[in-house]
Amino acid sequence: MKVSELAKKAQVTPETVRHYTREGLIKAQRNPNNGYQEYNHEALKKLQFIQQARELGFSLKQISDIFAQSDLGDSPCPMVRDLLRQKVPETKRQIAQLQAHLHKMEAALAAWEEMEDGVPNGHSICCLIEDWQEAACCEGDHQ
Amino acid sequence: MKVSELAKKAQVTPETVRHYTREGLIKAQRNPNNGYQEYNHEALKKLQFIQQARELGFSLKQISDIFAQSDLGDSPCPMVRDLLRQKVPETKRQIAQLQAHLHKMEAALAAWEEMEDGVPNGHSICCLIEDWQEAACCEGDHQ
DNA sequence: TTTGACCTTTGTGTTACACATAGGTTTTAA
DNA sequence: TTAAAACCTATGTGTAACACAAAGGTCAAA
Repeated sequence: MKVSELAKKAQVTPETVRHYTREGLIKAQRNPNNGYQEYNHEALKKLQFIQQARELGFSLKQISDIFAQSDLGDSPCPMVRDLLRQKVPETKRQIAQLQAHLHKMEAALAAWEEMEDGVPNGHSICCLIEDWQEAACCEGDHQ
Repeated sequence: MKVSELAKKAQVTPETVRHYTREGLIKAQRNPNNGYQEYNHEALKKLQFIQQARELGFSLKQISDIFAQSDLGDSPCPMVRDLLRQKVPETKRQIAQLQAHLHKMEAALAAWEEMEDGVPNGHSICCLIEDWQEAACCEGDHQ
């Protein structure tokens, strides 16, 4: 398989394939006639693995470490398990934070529905963000 | 105020203050005697605004646009409102995705609790990620 | 006066690619 | 058959939001 062919099969861009190849995550053989990269089925499997792992939030470095471990003949499972154990609470925090922001944004939008736009007046840049947590927003500041 | 003083008041690093200054998000006066940056109260307000906006997921570029609008004498509120309207569904998608990943990770961790670590065998790199969605994990693959 | 804590600018590193450039190769269609 | 389209190569740059290091000037306290 050539770059684009592999890329298409894995639903990524050729650039991504080249990137992973450069980083040593997937391997290729050189076609001596033209210098093109040739990928085999294993490269496709690895590429799919990378996609899965990336979706879970693993970095290329971590994935690379997993491969290295695997190449040494050791099971990467314990390592992945540890990484997941770290990632679970981290993900929970992220979700909580995003939800907090979402609530803030929705509350703000709802409040502003029935309110005119404030005009900046020197000490106010934008009521929508500025006095955010202080509930009162724009009031007494516009016009 | 000098860099570190401002930074401390806004709970950011001096490097962040310098960065925003370089990018033109906050302004400073030069002390002609020593070339130091001097910040005033407005810079602190702006910095706090930036923090709020960043927390909501706005980019520095967007924040910069908000300031520009404000500097023109126009209310940035409509712009911010539009940005928020775009951001709400985006944030919802992010939350949904993170939750999906979280579920996957927790399910995997639970399953692996009672399972030995798989050993890579040529066509299997890591059962924890590889056959992910196929429920059966490692089974028949290890040892 | 010296030392430590501050300040300056400039440049590099981070992450995971995307994109542009310049040029060689292969395929396809006229 | 040939010319264009579509592909490949390598290299370098850009992205976002800083962090950090280097090299050197400044300032306050002991």
